[in-house]
Amino acid sequence: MPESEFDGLRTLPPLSGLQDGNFERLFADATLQSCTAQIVLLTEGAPPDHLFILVSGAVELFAQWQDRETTMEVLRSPACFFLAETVSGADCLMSARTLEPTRMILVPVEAVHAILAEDAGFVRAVAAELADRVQLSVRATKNLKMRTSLERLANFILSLQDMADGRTWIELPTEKRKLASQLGMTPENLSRALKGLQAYGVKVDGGRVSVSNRDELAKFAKPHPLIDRR
Amino acid sequence: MPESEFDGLRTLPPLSGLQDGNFERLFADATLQSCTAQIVLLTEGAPPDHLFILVSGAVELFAQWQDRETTMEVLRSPACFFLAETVSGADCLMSARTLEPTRMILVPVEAVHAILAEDAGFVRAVAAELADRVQLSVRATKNLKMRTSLERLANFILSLQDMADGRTWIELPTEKRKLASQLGMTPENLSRALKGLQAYGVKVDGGRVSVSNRDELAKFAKPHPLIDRR
DNA sequence: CGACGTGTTGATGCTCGTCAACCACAGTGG
DNA sequence: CCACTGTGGTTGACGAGCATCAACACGTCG
Repeated sequence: MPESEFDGLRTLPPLSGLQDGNFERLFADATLQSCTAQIVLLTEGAPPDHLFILVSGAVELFAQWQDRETTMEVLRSPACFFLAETVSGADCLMSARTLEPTRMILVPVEAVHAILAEDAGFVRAVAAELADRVQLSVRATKNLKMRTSLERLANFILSLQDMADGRTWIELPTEKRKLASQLGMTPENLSRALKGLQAYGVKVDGGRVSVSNRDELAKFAKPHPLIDRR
Repeated sequence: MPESEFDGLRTLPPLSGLQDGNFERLFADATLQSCTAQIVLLTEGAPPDHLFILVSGAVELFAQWQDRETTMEVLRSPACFFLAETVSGADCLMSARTLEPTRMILVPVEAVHAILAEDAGFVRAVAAELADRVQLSVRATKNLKMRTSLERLANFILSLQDMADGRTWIELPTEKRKLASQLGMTPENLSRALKGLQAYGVKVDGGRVSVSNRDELAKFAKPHPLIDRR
């Protein structure tokens, strides 16, 4: 496996804590996998056999119960996932599928455990990453329990705009039906909600949105640093 | 601080990883605090100055946004909380208040950091605990997004019954209004939902419930190992 | 006792999901 | 080139799920 291509991953949170040559050791046992879109990588209910590291592309984490399905998260490179399950060895609570052609590195859980047993810096970085994920989950729960779907959408668009430094038209990160599921609503409801936000200066054109007056939208959305990512 | 009284805490997940005399070192800087019910221990928005370890009693973690408030979790001793915030140093995303007369140990975050820097076993135990919390959060989110409030209540009662080994009448762990908020519904809706579950053999008497026929209730609730704690 | 907090019940309406129809668009194959 | 088909998005009609508001019952406590 060529080293150079993955040097960018050295700064990715849990890997950034790796000492000495452990980055190379971890990757020695890993395999690089390329996938087309719509490939299910793992189905919930089994313990993970790999830690996944997204090198390019995008992956959806989703869950099912009865005949219902919900998008839990959409990840874009660089990112790693199933870290908590890798650490605990517990069954995965979510399934994963690619949304685009995607390349990723699969590190066998045994290899991760071996390094965890020796490399205190790595353990610390893993703990920090997990602490971060706990707090992201708390934010998500607050978002779900204290806001209506219109409020969630409005805040989502605001956070999109924050990451779009200055551009007026912002591409939605996924298809609308995934976005709806992420936000905890149906596609039909998202469609209507986007219309509803026109009253606050939100314009929609296909898969792109624009905010004509941020303050006006924020006055409705009331974003909060303890719910929405800064 | 008398050692003997807290020996039971040696097996509490994050503390169980402490090596040698670090249990004593951690507690050397700690203070024991006793509170009556309804005391706010910490308000969301500030970084935590202590790691909290519940020795007796019960604590509610809750969050606020605008004029809305929601119960995120109810903890009973023994338990520790604000671990993720202690590790990351980030602002607390939740407030905490006592629900009963409660005793707890407050460990200054600096003391925790000092031990984290030296004791690899502790770091590993913290990472394991945080991994566990990540997965609990995922379960909670699945519960919220894929189930109706009636289904959440039914599954909650089933899990109560699982912990009640054999007793027919089970005490609800909190007042109904807290329970409602925990489950993401209003008190009024909980009241009606409890009536609705009578059709599946659930009886209610004040703060106690009983399940006359587990299978009948389970047939409606459809509990699932990847959502409800086993 | 009166005051207060919790729980319940009823009336009402909003939020949102469901179902169906329809449109736009891309890909396919005759 | 043009039907044919499938997919994602939108719209409308409808109803389930749920919150809100008000009233009241019941217990606890000053």
